Parts: sequence; C-alpha cells; structure tokens
Amino acid sequence: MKKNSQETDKLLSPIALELIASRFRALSEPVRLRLLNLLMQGEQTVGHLVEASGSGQANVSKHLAVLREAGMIGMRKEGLTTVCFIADPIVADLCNMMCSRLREEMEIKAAALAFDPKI
Amino acid sequence: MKKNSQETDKLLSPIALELIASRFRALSEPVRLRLLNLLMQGEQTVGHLVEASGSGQANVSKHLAVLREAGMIGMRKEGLTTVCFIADPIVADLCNMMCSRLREEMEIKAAALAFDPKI
DNA sequence: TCGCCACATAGCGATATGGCAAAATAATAT
DNA sequence: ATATTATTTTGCCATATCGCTATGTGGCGA
Repeated sequence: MKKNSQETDKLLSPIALELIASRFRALSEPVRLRLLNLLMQGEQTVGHLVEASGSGQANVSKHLAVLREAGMIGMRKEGLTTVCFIADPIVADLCNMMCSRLREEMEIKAAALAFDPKI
Repeated sequence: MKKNSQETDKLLSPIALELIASRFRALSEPVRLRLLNLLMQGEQTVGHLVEASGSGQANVSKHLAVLREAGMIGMRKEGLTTVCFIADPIVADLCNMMCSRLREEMEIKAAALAFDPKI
C-alpha cells in the first residue's frame, strides 16, 4: 500500500540526517509555526507578522531569518517594507500531517478515558 | 489541486502550535533521525541500536525516551532486552517528504551552478 | 542632508539540550 | 542471595536557543 517512493528505509548518510534535522528544527518552535501559519493565508509584511503573531519585533525578525535559511519562506523588499511568503510547498503538508496525526492520537486517548460500554 | 484536507490555513491555537512544535522537535536531531531510520528496517533492541548508531549507550537511551514521549516509537520489554519499534505511521512519510524536497532544492542549486548552455 | 520608518543585528541573561561518565534499576542466571 | 547483563537515570559541562533591550542600517520623504 505505502509507496515509499524515495525509499528512506535505506540508511541515510550523516550529512543527509543533519540536513533533514535542520529543517525539522526550523519547524520545532511555536512562534515559527505561527508565522508559517499566518503566511499560509498569503504573503505579508514583516510588520504585519509582528502584529499578528504577538511576538516582539526582534524575535519575529530572527525567526523569519531561521525560516528563510531553512528555505521555507522567501522575502522580497518592497520599498520600505519586506514581504514574506512561503517558498517551500511542503510546509503546509507537513503541518497538516502532524495535525491529523495529533487529532487521531487525541481521539484514541479520549476514547480510552471514556466509560467502557461493554462493562 | 491541493486538498488541504485538514485546512491548516485556518489559524491554529497556541496549544496546537506547541504540540506540533514538540513533535517536530523530536525529529530535529540527527541521532534521533538515525534511530528512526534504523527502526524503519524493523524493530530492534536498544543494544542493537547503540551498536548500529555509533552513539553512546546513555545517549541512545535518552533519545529513545524523547521519541517515545513524542509517540513516535513504542517499546516492549522482552526478558532482559527492550525492543523498539516505530509507532507513528507518518514518521517515514515525513522523512521522505523532507528528503524529496531536499533533493529537489539541491538539483535546482546544482543546475544553477552549471554552465548555462544558452550563453 | 536630515530624520523617519521598517527591519536587521548585537549583546545579555535565563533556560534547554547534547554528550560523557558514573551510579541506579530490572530481569535473569548461578 | 549474588553476579551478570541490559537499560535507565543522574550529574556535570559545553553549547545552543529564546526573548528582551538597545543599537545599527537601508530606503524614502521633507
């Protein structure tokens, strides 16, 4: 059933592992996920992201730099402002997978906590 | 085209962001990815993972604990040894997506570095 | 040219994380 | 009970990361 099109069940090289880890690391902070989540609605200026995220300006700037270095977002200057946009098409898919899976697990746990109709 | 079945373009709650981040964080270390990569070949004892990963035994134990707490692997005791196995079906998919995307990006960069036939 | 605006960068303290070595625990064998 | 094996846990140190404040910088208008 599973396609495993890129056959990752083969062992990966240390270099590949480091690259993959660094990309997951970019996704491992709530503020950065919030920024990506905001950008999923469309491109936005840094200033707007600062407002919408509720985080400090310097922090947003640093987090955006991390996301950019990870290749997940792009930025272009438009006059005084800088416009950010999602550059990596898989970002939304990755988050969706995580969300779906979390929901599944929660539902399983919730069901386990519910009264057992059979007893 | 894109299905976005779980519509993550809606804003996520801070709690959801923290949960998602913590799962990506579990995938953000090369040693842990190595362990998962080894487990993709089938379940294995902690001892074997120590050998195969080349990391120290205490570290492997700690990393396995992180993966277990993130719900990515399961463990069962069999006599003296502990057998580990992948418990989260999306682990391989996530890694495959990252790998594919990295390859794409590398190829784009490689192509950009190559001589331009049009000039 | 001066000053302002949007943003980036630097410096700092607090906290988290990884790896190593040593000690603790658990299950089995003697 | 004691020893042995497999694994976990605990300190400890070095390093990385987060958020804050302050400062630097580039583009634009007056």
